[in-house]
Amino acid sequence: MKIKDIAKLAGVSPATVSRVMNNNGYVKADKRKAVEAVIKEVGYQPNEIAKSLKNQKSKIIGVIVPKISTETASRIVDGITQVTKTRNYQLLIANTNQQIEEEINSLKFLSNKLVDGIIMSATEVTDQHIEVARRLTVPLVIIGQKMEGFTCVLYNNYNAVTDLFNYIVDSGHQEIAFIGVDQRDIEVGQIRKQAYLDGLERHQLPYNPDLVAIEDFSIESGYKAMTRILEKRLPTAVMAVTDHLAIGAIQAIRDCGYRIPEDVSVTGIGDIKLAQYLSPPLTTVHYNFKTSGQIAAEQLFNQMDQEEKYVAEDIYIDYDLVIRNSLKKR
Amino acid sequence: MKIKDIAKLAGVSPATVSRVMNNNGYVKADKRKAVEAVIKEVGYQPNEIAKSLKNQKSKIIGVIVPKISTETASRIVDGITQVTKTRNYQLLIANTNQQIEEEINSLKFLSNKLVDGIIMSATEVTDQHIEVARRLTVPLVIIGQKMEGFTCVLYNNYNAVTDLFNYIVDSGHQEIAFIGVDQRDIEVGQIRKQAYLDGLERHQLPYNPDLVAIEDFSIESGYKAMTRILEKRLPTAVMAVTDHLAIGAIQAIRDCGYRIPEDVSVTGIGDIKLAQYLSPPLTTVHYNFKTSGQIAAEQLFNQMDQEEKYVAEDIYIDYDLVIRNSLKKR
DNA sequence: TACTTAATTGAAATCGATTTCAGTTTTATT
DNA sequence: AATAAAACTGAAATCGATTTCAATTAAGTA
Repeated sequence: MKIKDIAKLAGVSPATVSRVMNNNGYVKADKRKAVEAVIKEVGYQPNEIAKSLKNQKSKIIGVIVPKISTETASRIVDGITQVTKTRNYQLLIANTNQQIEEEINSLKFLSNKLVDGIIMSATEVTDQHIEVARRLTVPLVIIGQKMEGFTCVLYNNYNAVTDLFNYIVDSGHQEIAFIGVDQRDIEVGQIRKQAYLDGLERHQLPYNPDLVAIEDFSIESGYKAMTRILEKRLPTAVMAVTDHLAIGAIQAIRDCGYRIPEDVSVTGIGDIKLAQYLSPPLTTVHYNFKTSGQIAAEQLFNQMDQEEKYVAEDIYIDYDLVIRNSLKKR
Repeated sequence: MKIKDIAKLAGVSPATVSRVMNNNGYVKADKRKAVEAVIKEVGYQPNEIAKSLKNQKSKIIGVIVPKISTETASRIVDGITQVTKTRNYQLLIANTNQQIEEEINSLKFLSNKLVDGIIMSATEVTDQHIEVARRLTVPLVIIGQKMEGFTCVLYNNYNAVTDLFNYIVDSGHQEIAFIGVDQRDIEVGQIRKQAYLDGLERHQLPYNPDLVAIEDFSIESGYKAMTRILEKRLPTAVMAVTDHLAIGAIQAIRDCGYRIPEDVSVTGIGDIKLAQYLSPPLTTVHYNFKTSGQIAAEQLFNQMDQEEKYVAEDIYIDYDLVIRNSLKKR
């Protein structure tokens, strides 16, 4: 069923049917009624592809995430849908599996008028990213990383880690281990570590490389990293750069026969849903990922609505220190 | 940049450019080279919408999920991408927030040639679902629920719960509580409960309504349900219909001053990622959601490839009993 | 060499909607 | 009643690709 068929059945032209469907332009009451009757009767739904082509917009937002099956990503997407739904926009999701290659490809592909805007939750920003992004003909908003010239929704990693570090020190800890990730991830790998290093200095604590381990994002990585640290030295507190790493670390510490938090305190970052249900409940930093998705979507719509060039800005998402029992005062 | 512009720059017709792009039809080597040079130089990427309209396929698969920010859903989507990626298909995700209304709307909307096929992870199947589904002009595969006339990827809930129940009884438990969900969810609400009831009968255990509580899917619901049960009676084991419910139940049991598994054993179903990192680690049933996504996608492509009507079939996904320490032998 | 077949090319139709434009009918105003 | 303004309508152009079709050229064969 196409618009032509409806037109024929209702005894009008396709133009009139279009006017009825979109409720614009003049249509006499009786014709409108006739058209509406036919539409209802045959259950006509217009071809969205044809509409998109003619209207030069698809009403689809492209979303690029490193891995959808991750609490962070799925919550961000949740937040995005919350906003897009109010505008009747659909979401095209590109799962890149953390591969830079895929990320670039998705950016390129989505830009070809398939989507009206793009939100990318990035783990790494390379020169190639920036180059492709600049060529984009649709607005782009970045979540989680800074990218010059684009609106970015960011987590205030430096302050969060600093607050957490201060809290750990204030709780009486001096030997604080750090489990981080690769430096290519600026926000999580670099900034969070820098805040740790600056924290040490501020409190005049010595930097001990034996207490620092860098790994991937998985729980298993946390386990490995912690094991490596324990082979060298037993810290009184461990600051892991994500909750998953913290969970892995806890496991490793227990497997070595130590108790948490009596022997070693552990903290994470992110506040995954289950953080409070672990035993002991995890001390961590709460980020509202859903909110960041919402804000990114709002920013994107702002840019799409704007005719002239939009001024990029960095938006920082609030965080909360969540004090639970995985950290013990000494 | 459109195909016409490329044609002009390369000194050929749009038809020739199209032939080069899609590598079909005859094109002389020199013209091909010329066209390829221009394409590369200007970084031409064809308008996907226009292609879709002309080709009568969008190379997009629609995915309808109750809530993307759920481990189950996001893993399913992960599995789907795994398969769609090999075919260069994109994913359009409709997040319905568990609202039937939204589910129906999404089905209707997606069908209008916007997508080439649909995968729906349903929680409930109403008559309205079936009616809309029958009118669809694109193939549809269902995950998690049975729907007459459509290919369904199912979890063998009855057998899984039966195995688990047997294991609990074999471990010496007689007072087994049950935390379930609404019966409108046939697979989780109805079948899992029926397996519990049949289990009682098979082992000649009395049915005690005080030991059964029905709630929503959240952790909090598990807490509420367990609290209600504990007000009446103290079971030796609790069978929760999802891991999240189990986690809530564990919390409630602890808050009443009982130990797990010494005083009360608890089991879940689903085997979420963190199940093994809880303390005690959760005894549960492992479902491979990612695999179900993959299989659903493969089935969908099969149908899309097929010219004639495809014969619907039910496919059951394997499960594994995962024995951990949240259940204690008596 | 004559003739068949294969290779090459671009003009124009097509996909299914929207919108402009020009023509026609109503309605409002003086 | 005359005229201006508003309401209504459909034919045709358009969005940006693909593909058919017919025309032309090159290659192969007897």
